[in-house]
This record gives sequence, structure tokens and C-alpha cells, in this order.
Amino acid sequence: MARPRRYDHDALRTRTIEAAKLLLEEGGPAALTARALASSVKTTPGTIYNLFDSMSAVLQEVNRQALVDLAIAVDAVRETEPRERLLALAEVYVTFMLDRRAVWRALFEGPRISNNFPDWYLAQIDGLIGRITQPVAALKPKGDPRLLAEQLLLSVHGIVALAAIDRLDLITRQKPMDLAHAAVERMIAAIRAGAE
Amino acid sequence: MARPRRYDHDALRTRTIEAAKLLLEEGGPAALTARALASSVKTTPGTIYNLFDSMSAVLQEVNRQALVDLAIAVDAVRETEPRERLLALAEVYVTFMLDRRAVWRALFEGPRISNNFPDWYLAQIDGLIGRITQPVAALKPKGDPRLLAEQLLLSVHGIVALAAIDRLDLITRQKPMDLAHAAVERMIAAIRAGAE
DNA sequence: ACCATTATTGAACGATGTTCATTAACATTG
DNA sequence: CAATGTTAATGAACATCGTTCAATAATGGT
Repeated sequence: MARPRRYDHDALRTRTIEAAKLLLEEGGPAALTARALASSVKTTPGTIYNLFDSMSAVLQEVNRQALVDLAIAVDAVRETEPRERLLALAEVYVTFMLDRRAVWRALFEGPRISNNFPDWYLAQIDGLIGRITQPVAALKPKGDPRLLAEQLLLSVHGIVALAAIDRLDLITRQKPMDLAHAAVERMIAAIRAGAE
Repeated sequence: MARPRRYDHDALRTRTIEAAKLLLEEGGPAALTARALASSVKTTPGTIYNLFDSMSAVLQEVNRQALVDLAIAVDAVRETEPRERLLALAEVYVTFMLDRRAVWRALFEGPRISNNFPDWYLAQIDGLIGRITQPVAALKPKGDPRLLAEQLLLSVHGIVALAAIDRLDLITRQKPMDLAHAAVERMIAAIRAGAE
């Protein structure tokens, strides 16, 4: 009896993920179709479905890799005083998301949205909040640092999410990075004022 | 020669918009299809395209009415001191959006997204920001009240946008209304601390 | 009554995600 | 080396989608 073989299988899988990224960046969320993806890696739709459960799964895999990259970028932020650290974290977040806006955007906007978020996804976000909680706690706020960190992430994310889908200008002409800075400074000011 | 006739034409149009709302609320953005909409008002896809340019136009019309309703709700907020007024505005915004989350959601998430925002849309948003600028200005901030109002709207919108697509719990267990309150209080605290 | 104008229809087109029987390729066994 | 059992690739097929359009029906003014 024959045994499993695994060489060009895995290679094709990674090539496919890479092709998916390209399709997203070139044509937006709608460009990531099964047939386009298949022809990008010189194969057929059927094979795509052999590698992934669905097209949503392809998108999720692309996004998983992006989240891992984000975690690496966040960990590269130097240890400094809380304010500088929070500003640096916000900058990393904004820069990272806008650089990969096509990938990020597809997670919220396209026809490939999914409601099934796996555990590793939650874990990654939890880790991200943890890195924000640290400097927030160092500011000795009155309330729970974790809750404040969640609120800060939410603020910056809201800005970036709108910017990623090119709708920030519906509300303001201010730039995403300036807005993110303002959100961080406001959180710090409120904590120092003893309000939270 | 015959002249235009306009009676059941307009009636069908409003019935169609009403049916579109229902479809969105019952089955989410994906449920708003041309054929489903046609059968809801006992007609055919072709007729839908006689009434609207595209399915995106249908969604946009549904949204236009929602925005008008929001403006009415916002105008109903009583004149009080700035803090209470800002809190009340945030409450109206949160309540309104979450009540109509299906309609709202389709604007960002579904397969019917459009990048073409007409003037009335921009005007409505501009008006909304204006109502926020007023109480912010009354707090005598150091910076431009308008810019701060934009930032405040952005904060609350970010919270509501995530909540509307059921993804707020990816980041926090805090409730949308509590988060919105916190955003308002933080803005006020920062202004009073003289930071902005 | 006639006819110009308009609205409705429903079939058709191309594209989508997804499934699945068929076919080809391969590693292991005899 | 040949036979065999397992695995992967294929590409046609299905249902559904938005959208278009020639044909048909309805309508109101002349």
C-alpha cells in the first residue's frame, strides 16, 4: 500500500497563499476568486479546494500570516517610558495595517467574510492587548489597565479600519497617524488627570 | 403621443425599499439579492433594474433613509450642558446604529459595497459633526473644536462599527454603550486637563 | 380607434463558489 | 520490475449571483 506524499503539496500551498496576497493587492477583495487563484498557480479550482476548505479559508490563512507579522513588529518596539512606548505601538499598528490594507480590508469588506474566528486569532489579539496593557499600567490609572488598553486599541483600530477602506475622508481630513497619536495622548491625559 | 405615468411606479419603488430593509434584517447583507427582492414585491429582476440602477443603488437608498432618520433622532436631543449633551448624542448614535445594524452592516460588509458616495451623504455626515462640534466648543478646548468633534465621532463610530458586525467581542467584553460613554468622558477629561 | 410611449417580462450571458466522478501520478509491496 | 493501493489533480457540472435586452403588454393622449 502506498503512503502519503507531501513535498510539492506543501510548496503549492504556500505558493497559493502568496498568490492570494498578490491578487488582493492588485485587484481588491473581489479579485480573490477561486478561478483566478487557480490560474495564478497554474492549476484548477478543484485543486484549490483540495488545499483549502473554502475561499474564506484562503483569506483567513493570508490573514493569519499577517497577524503573525504584526506580532513580530510589535515585539520589536523598544522598551522606553510609557508614553513613548504607547506612541510607538500605535505607529507600528497604523503603518502595518495601511501597508497591508488590501489584505486587511478583505477581512471586513469583501465577499469572503467569515464569522468563524479560530482560537489562534483570539490569542493573537489577546497578546496584542497585553503589550498595550503594560505601559498603560505603568501610568497608574485609577481603573483597570486592561480595560483601558482595550479602549485604546479600539480607538486606533477604528481609525485604521476606516482608512483601510478609504472612507476616513468621509469624516475628516486629518491623517490616520495624527489621529492615532491624538487618541494615545488623550488616553494619557485622561489618566494623568485622574479621571480613569 | 402618450405622456409619462407615475402613480404605481413610485408606490412600487417605496415598497421595494421597504422590502429591502426586511431582507437585510432577516438574512443579512447576502440576502439582499435582485431575485429575492423582486419576488418580495411580486415582480421580476428586470423591473428592479427599471427602478434602480443596480443592487448597490438599492442598498444606498435604504441607507439614505436611515441617515435621515438618524438626523431626526439627533435633532431631538435636548439642549443641556455640554457633558450631558455629548453623552446623549453618543447614546442616540449607539442605539440607532445597533437597532439598524443589518442595514448599517451591509454598507461596510456585504457584496453590495460601493465607493461612490453622493453629496447628500457627505452633507449628512457634515451636519452630524456640526452637532458634536457645538458642545465641544462650549468646553473651550485649546485646539480646534471641529477636529476634536471629528475625533470623538470616529471613536464612537469605531466601537459601533465593530459591534454591528458582531466583532467587538474579539477585543473586549465591555458593552458598546459603556465604551461610548468612556470615549466621551475621556475627551472631556482631556479638554479639562488643558491637553487639547 | 389609433398609436407613441413606457413598463414589465423572462430568457439569456458571464461570473461566482463549490462538488464530485473520473483520471493520472505516485510510493510501497510482492 | 510489475502490481497495487492510496492520493492528488482535473475539469465538467450545478446552483446562484448581477445585469442586460429584445419582445411583449399596458397605458394615456390624439
